Amino acid sequence: MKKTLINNETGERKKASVLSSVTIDCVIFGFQDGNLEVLLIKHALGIRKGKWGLPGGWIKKEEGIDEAAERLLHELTGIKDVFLEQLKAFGEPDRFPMGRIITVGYYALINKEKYDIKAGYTASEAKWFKINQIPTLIYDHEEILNYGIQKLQRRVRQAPIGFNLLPEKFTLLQLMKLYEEILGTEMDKPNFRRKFLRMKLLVDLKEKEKDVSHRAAKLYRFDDAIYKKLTQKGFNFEF
Amino acid sequence: MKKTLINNETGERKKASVLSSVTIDCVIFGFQDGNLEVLLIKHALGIRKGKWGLPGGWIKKEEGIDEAAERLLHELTGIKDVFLEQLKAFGEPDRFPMGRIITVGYYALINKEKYDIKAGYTASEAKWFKINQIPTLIYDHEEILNYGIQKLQRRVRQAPIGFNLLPEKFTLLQLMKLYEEILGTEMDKPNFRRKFLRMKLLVDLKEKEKDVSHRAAKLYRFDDAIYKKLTQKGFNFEF
DNA sequence: TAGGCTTATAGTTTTTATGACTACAAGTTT
DNA sequence: AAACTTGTAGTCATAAAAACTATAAGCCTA
Repeated sequence: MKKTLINNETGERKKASVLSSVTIDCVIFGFQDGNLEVLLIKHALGIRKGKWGLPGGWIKKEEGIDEAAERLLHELTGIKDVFLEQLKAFGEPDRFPMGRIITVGYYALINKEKYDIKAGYTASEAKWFKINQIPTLIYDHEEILNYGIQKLQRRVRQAPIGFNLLPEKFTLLQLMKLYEEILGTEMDKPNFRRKFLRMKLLVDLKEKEKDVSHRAAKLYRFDDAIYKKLTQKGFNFEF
Repeated sequence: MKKTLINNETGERKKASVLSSVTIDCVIFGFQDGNLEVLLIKHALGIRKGKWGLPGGWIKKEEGIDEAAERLLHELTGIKDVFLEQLKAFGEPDRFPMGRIITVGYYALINKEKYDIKAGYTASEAKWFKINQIPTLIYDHEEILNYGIQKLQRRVRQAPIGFNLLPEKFTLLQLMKLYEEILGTEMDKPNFRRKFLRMKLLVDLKEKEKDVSHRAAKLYRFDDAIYKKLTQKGFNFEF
């Protein structure tokens, strides 16, 4: 009976090769036109058929959990080599109606310009949702998503991870809009630029925006090498 | 063969009643005489016999993971009703030499004055270790412990959780020493007091220290109700 | 092509927090 | 009574933050 359940959930995957009581679920953030978005999947198979939920799946016996999260992300969406970090484990006894399953939540930040999301084999549809237009989700996925948003809000002020959501080249206004959206605040343009530039984290690309119907802004790039050098010297992001 | 292993690890516990591939491990912090300490357990049974490790154990099928952590903490040390929060899940495939086990790390903050630690039935000895005098630990427990210390350092600046490590009544100097020890910094007394008092989080108990060989300092108490009221109004701890 | 519109960017001013330091108060110990 | 230890108040210089003003650069439209 349990065998059937698992087959329903995983599609063709062989039961013996995965851990039976732990799964992984992933909150994938994107940013477009000033909106923070999350990628959700409509499941094609099993009991969850037709319902929206976070992309996720089972952990193989021989892989670590971070590794499993990377693999699943790739299998379900085609996304690879992105910022991916664990949230925490979720394990209420009734979180999953058909058995005692603990899930480990992850969150990813992706640059939407770079990736064209495709639905994987267990997902019939993958779609971006604005953070304030999330449909009802299966199981405790809303809780995981909300925790993910909070974690992102905290994390974005401790370390310059927000750049993972932006294109390679961006303007200071884009960066500010990103922070405004994530933190839910309004900021002052001149003050924001001074504050950010003072940290010397950005590389001035000596280039300007193109095809905009107003004065073109300078383009910048985030430099991870600079950030690492600064952190070694006792640098503090603390945005 | 696996059955034997689990029996070794859990002592008398019946295999059927617990999840087979997930455990819980707990980093228990205390503070005494200006030193941050961690409670470790020397295991009395099984393969781990005689080795120091974090207190931990198995999750029952019918309990949530937070609940399991609370129960285990109580069973192994007698501690109850304390600050307890999840760290994250640790799941490298080789972290546990005798099988594929994922563990969920927790950390607790306890007021040592209030609790007299006693070793539980699977632990032959429970002992406090200063944070810089930790012995070699079993499995990946050193990684979990280090993650716990980092988490504590981050968390203590976002929310006033440090009080859980202090007695009910404390002086500003004790509080400062606590922060100095956790964050590994030196601070200026007058500046620290101004900064902390300005937040209006502390209740002046109109009492003074007793039996000290110098001028007695005022005693304060942390008030959780005040904190909650302030956070509702958009208060920011940000120590 | 001029004037208006939008956004970029520079600068100013006021307020507030921080860090370093001085001074003195209140007790204990010798 | 003097020396010593720790507590607490206050000062001053500096730096950062917040609020605001001004101007520059480009597009759009009439």
